[in-house]
Amino acid sequence: MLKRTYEGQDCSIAHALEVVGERWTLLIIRDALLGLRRFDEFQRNLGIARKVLADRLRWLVDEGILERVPYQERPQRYEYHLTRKGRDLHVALVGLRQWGDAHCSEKPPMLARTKSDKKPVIAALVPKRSDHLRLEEVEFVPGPGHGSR
Amino acid sequence: MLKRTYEGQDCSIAHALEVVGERWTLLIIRDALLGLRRFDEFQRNLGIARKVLADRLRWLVDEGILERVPYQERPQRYEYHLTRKGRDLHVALVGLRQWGDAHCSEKPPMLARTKSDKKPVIAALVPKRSDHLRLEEVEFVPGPGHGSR
DNA sequence: CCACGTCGGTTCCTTGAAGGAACCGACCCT
DNA sequence: AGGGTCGGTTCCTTCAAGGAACCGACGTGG
Repeated sequence: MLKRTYEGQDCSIAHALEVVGERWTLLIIRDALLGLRRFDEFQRNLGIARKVLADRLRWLVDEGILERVPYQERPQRYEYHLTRKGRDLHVALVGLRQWGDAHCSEKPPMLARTKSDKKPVIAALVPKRSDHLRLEEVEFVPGPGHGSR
Repeated sequence: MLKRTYEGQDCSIAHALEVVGERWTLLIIRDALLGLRRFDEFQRNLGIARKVLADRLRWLVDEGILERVPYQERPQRYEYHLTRKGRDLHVALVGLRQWGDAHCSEKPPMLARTKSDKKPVIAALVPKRSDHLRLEEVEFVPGPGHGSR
């Protein structure tokens, strides 16, 4: 990408994509939502070039999506934790996931369900004040298509 | 991007991003959802290089997200219509939009509301069988932040 | 009949981001 | 002293995006 920006676009989708629209970025956030925290965990799980991963992590910290927190001294080591802003991306990611489930995979490699009664969960449009699930009420578990690729 | 694929990822998010994750692609689909159909409309509205637009449109037609339909003969001219598969991306796009509204813009440039009673609409996680709005029940109108950029 | 405009592209060159492999520095263990 | 771990950085190559010019089929006006 020559520029990461979409100039002249008066649109929150364009603004969002300027921040998280580059290659790898949403997959890093997906992994963070699933609990990954350390440089090597991301690198091994994604197979991403170390340079690109370092660039993306720095950018995401600058944007307030990840937080760089020390987990040991001598040698100083840091891990990356999602902020509220980062966790808020879960709706868009679940939306992408279910589109991929419906149109790109035969069987879903992963399922979203309620923690309490294990009922399937989807992302959908609803009236603003109607009740919906918070991220902490939902869990993600391997689905029927897991491992088929 | 050297490759458009994310090899070794057993994940529908990765598969979805292999199809619609490249620069410009989601903005083209956003425009299509708002009613744009012709090459020049997309090109002017996005300010995208014509070559890249031609590449993306061809790709999206190949993937069954857009349909190339003739709207005149002599000279043969085509426009691009969203398929069901393409329209299904609206949940992910609204999810991205509201994240951008919440974290990247001061005021939303665009609002989603119900066509019937003009109540605000959000994307959210809900139990699978609970009722939610279909795309045709929702409209998108300029919001308070419209034109501020 | 010739010039101009419209639409939907294609061609060509330049620039810069991604891939990949090697290297590095601080520390620990044996 | 040698090797391993972790979190990077450096360097080179390759390929996609940006941008501007060009093109072909057709309609329009003088």
